[in-house]
Amino acid sequence: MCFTISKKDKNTLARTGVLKTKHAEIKTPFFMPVVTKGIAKYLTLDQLEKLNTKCFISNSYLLYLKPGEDLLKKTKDYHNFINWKGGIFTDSGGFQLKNPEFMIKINNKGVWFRSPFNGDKHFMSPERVIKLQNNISSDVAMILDDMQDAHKTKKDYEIAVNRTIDWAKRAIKVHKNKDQLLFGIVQGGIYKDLREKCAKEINSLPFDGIAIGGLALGESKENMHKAIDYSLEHIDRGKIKYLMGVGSPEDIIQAIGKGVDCFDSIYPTKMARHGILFTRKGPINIKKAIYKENFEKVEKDCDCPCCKKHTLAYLYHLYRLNEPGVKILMSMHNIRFIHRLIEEARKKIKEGNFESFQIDFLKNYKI
RNA sequence: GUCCAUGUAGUGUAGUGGUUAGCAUAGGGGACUGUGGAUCCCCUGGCUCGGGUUCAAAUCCCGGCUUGGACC
Repeated sequence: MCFTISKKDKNTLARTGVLKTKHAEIKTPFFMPVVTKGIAKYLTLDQLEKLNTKCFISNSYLLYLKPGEDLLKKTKDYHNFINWKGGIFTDSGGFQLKNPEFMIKINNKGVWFRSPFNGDKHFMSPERVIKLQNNISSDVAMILDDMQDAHKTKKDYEIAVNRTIDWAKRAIKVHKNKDQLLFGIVQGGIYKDLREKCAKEINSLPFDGIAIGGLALGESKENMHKAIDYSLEHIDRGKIKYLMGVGSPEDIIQAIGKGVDCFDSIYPTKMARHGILFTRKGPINIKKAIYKENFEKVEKDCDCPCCKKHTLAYLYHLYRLNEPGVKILMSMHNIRFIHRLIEEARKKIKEGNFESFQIDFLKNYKI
């Protein structure tokens, strides 16, 4: 049993527990920064560790292209290569392979795509992706899924659901690595019946955890949360649940209340690079002139390196000069903000008052 | 003092008689959610001044002023 729930909230479906993997024991709920190519954008692995990151997600298909499987075999595994002691999830590439710029063809066999590095043609099947992730030796492997963007026809989502279910079964068959957990993924766009069908099928397979995918891609927040509900309804409560790609503070807090245990997203770091800092009162834009002579911290009680040392005026100054280093400071704050928020949520779940914490947070967090 | 040159958003510039006066940057606002981004979108803001020529002037002419240069 890789996942144990230690405490359930009385008034919501929130819970806290532990995910045990080969390299880590991770308290849930938790957030994973995205470490696509072996390093985060503007953050080193050492910096992530100091921000209390216990686990991150990497991208298996980009690692397959560079540095390549042969090199990863030579270094024993990916953990060794990058020298990371914590947990690593690897995304299958389902998300990236859909990028129209690289995608050549998709059918039931798999996906043909072009390398973004040099245009070479490559093929990925559900089986091949599992073997690839085995070679990477990540703690948690994700199945190859068929993901559709928002605003496609229902027929497109239906095809994607059927294909994802088929690929899930094929992935299970070839996954033999006992040291690596395997998560299935629920698709279905914003449609209740498709989410239900996909969730039931994926839930019936012997996966170590269930992910909800295909969201936060342009649909409304309301539809996104409905789709999460439609999916969660048909997944066993005892299983660990991972909401893929969702990373805004308000979405995370709401999803924790629904019983989601795990998140990943580029949102905090991308926001930081684009000048947005998270605070408990809502996001602020450091480019605004009102910060020019504001000598307060981003957040008084934040323990991140940025808030411990620097003022808004300093960040404003650096951002206006387009100094790359400011993106490091701001990324550190946003990642730490999300971690602290979830750390507090875990504490509140343990104390039995997550619901009021959630209500207060959403009330104060002005979007 | 004389002669020559110069003057277009805050800044740097394009524009040889008919342009909604273009671009960049600065300024204001917005977007971003399993990362090719150091990204994208929107808004504000301008012809040095006064005459004249012309149906029509940022554009041509005269004068003032600005700034730069040359010569006394």
